[in-house]
Amino acid sequence: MVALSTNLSQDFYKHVKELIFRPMKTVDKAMGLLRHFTPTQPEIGLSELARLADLDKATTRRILVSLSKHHFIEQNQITKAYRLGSGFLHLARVREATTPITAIANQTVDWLSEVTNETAHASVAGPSALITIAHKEPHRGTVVMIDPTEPLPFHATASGIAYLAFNDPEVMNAALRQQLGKYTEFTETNPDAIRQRVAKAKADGFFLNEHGFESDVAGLAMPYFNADGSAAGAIAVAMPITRKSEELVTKIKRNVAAASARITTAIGGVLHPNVQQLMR
Amino acid sequence: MVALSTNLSQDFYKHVKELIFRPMKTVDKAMGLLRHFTPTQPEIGLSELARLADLDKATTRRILVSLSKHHFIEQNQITKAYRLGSGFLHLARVREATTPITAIANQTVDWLSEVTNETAHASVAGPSALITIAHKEPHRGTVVMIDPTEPLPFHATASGIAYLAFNDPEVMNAALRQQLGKYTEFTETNPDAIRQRVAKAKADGFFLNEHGFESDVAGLAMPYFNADGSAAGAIAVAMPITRKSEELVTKIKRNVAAASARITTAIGGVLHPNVQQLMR
DNA sequence: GACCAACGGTTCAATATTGTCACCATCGGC
DNA sequence: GCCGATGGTGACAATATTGAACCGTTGGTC
Repeated sequence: MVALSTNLSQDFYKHVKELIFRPMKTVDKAMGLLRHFTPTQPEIGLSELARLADLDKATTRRILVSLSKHHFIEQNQITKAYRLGSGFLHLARVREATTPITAIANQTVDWLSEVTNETAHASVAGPSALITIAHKEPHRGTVVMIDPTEPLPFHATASGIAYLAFNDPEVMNAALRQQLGKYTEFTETNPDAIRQRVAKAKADGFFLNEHGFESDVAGLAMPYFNADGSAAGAIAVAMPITRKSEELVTKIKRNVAAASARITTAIGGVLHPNVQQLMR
Repeated sequence: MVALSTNLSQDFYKHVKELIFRPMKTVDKAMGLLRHFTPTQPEIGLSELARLADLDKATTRRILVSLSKHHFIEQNQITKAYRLGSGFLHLARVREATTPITAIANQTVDWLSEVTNETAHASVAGPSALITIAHKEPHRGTVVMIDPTEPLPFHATASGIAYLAFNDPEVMNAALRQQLGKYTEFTETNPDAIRQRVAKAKADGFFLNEHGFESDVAGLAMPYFNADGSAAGAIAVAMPITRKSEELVTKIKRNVAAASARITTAIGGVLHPNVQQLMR
């Protein structure tokens, strides 16, 4: 009886811990600072960064000083603002040498754009959105143009929904806790409706988004996978909505599935059955 | 008298602090872990990493867990080994959007290789060596081939010496404190001799290295500069030593200087006079 | 199949680091 | 010369980090 209750409470503790335990708060804070540097705001002053990250100025500065020792942060000597350093170039190269995802994604996207004759793009999970790592527009008149520096919000893009569908529910919860931007008048910003979309994507193995991020554009996306079966990112085709037909969608679906399989196997991941079956 | 001695001790304290004060040890440790991932050893187990970084296993693991929360570290689910995550792809893109050093370096290296008709390469400062960010071999028979994934050790390459020459002396001291590898039978590994080379490079504005990193290869390098006047990295030309002549070296020197100037201005840096005068 | 060594992973009291907050110096507008 | 903003700093209480010792597994050896 006593033993039982002890085991129970231990299990419960462990469970809670897995959910909320955050070792190394300091590291979390440091990494949290980095996410505020974006293509649209690449340099940030001390006070503003502290405000953004919800940290004390002194703390923020100490972290920045430490990061700059390792070339991860640089300071503009004139404005005193901070920006990302060259250290990331190095680590991105090492990462790419290990897992050549950018190279594979480029190849795959080129192929996908060619066979579908529409714009294709691939993305990986970033801190609060997906980041485009490869894109290609086909050579013809009306195509969807992509800004590769613009983050793809989870809730408003086909890629984002597809990514969330094959990841830990906690990732989705975190995504829905953010401010959900309205990019077109049709962008779905109701968390419950988005959860339904994610559930549908999980069942179908893909997601088709219309007008959600850009007007008059439909995107069809599937995730590609890590070795543990979770989504690592997404690959998608974007078409002008006027061109959308059942036939085209079927074709794109099959090709995107093949592209997902290609990237997944190249990075040593395991394909989810729901995606796999779409290749047929 | 009292005031004087107080000021003195405060100044002394401040001086010592600047030398040894390391705020945010935790951040230092976390960043220190990252440097052990290299193209040749991209996945590292917990115990080995702890040994390499000279940290406790428990500490190491807590840091890794925190980093992986932010996509900076991934774990191979089968071998349990850790590797760099996709987060760096994102930050490298942001950094590149801010300071397009890779793009500029590629252009410049292409040009430099064409006008000199020899192999050209550019590098940025990494944690313990320079990292190649761009390289180009000319189209002809005998040229020097470069492995772009191999780090360029500070002490054994023209680029490394040129970089150290225009940076804080403390960077050089740190570099010389490392194990100084012997890559050819001519590699200089005596710290004092290396210091002399660095001093010469500082006076000349460039450095010519022969047989130091690869046999039968001569490299001529100059730094390019940050906004604060310190070296950010180096640009170099490598030629087979059999082709080396006073005439060729003069030509290369002038062209490398132009290349350094181009990169420096593109990233908003200030060119050091010693390098500038070599363009004439 | 029993031993061993090495691995990944975890715990909790002891301890070192960090956050807080009040503070300075400087800048630009008014 | 004041105001409110900025970047930056220091002392000490509050808190997060540490590390020896501890599991439970795995894989090799005899």
